[in-house]
Amino acid sequence: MFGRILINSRRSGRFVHTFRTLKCADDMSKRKGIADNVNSDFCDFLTELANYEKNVNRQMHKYNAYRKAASVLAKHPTRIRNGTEARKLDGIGEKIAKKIDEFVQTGTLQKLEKIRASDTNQAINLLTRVTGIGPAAARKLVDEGITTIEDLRKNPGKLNHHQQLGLKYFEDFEKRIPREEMLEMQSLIHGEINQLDSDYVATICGSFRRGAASSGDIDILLTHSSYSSGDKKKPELLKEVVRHLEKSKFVVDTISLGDTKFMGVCRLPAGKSSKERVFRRIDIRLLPNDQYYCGVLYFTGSDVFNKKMRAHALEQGFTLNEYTIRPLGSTGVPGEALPVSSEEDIFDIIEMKYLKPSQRSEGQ
DNA sequence: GCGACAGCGCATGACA
DNA sequence: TGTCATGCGT
DNA sequence: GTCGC
Repeated sequence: MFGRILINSRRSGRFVHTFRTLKCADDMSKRKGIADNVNSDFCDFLTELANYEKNVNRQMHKYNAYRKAASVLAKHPTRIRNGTEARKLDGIGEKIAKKIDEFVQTGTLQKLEKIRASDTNQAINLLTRVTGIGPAAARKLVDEGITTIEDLRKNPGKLNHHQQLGLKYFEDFEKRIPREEMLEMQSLIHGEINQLDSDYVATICGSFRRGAASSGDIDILLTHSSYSSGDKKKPELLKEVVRHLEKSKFVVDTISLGDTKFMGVCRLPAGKSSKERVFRRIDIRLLPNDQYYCGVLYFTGSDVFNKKMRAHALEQGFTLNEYTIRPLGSTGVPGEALPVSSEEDIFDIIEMKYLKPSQRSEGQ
């Protein structure tokens, strides 16, 4: 869930279309008109630097720092004129301020031009867009002379199962899912699961639940009335659902499957014009029923909202995470998890006014 | 100047 | 065979 | 790379 709001790039190389998506689709409804980003050229080069740090240098913290800077600029209502002005924003320090000055004066960055000039960097950035291929695998492949998607297709033996599926669905996985289609999948999923066993509860979270016009994938939280956190593992609860969705031809491939988390591929049946639908990434997580609503809250986001809510919880003397909400003793040691049977319960406990998912896009 | 920047499930491979 | 570290995505 | 201690 993290990193889907500010800059909606779940995977590195995706930022180009990622940034647009963020503004147009996910957050169009937001009062802060991100739709008219007057600093988009700065955001673009910062995002490019972010991906470079992540994919080529494996410097995740620099990647996040650059993304934070891009995000704060994207939200800034007025045009930034120089580094000094930028320097005032949270997340922009001396180095980035200097880069903004250089960009304003020359229209580009020397550092960026050099990065772009390297074929190795280009190749690593490309391969990294295949899900399952991270910075390490991308570098290894490039070292072996594999630098294009075509090369990957010629050498499937060099890829593990996850990566092979990433390659198989490379184009489809970069496509956004229109809300209309999310709703179709929601009906199908609820129908199938209810038919299997009506004691299951399933919620599609992520930006979809907040009302987004489009989504990057389908993220389902699942629980069952018979399954609580005190119980021992129930490895069949999740597998049963996955098998059922496979039998109904909705789930078509499995990236990974354990006792509590499924990652895979799905596709709706062919549409009206008998035209084939796009393959989509789908995740299903099984949670104990007593931890379900903390999970739903957490995976609904947004990230910014979650941070603010956790901070508020702390002020009220509670610690909130994706599993539980617990009171903090005078020593600061968390106590037992409090009983929760709805999202509202959690808001109540920390004396926070309830916010519908659609109101959680930026916190408060 | 220096550490934090989240923590975790699953796949895979190194190693005992 | 079991345990641990790493990569990856989240 | 930035922030906060």
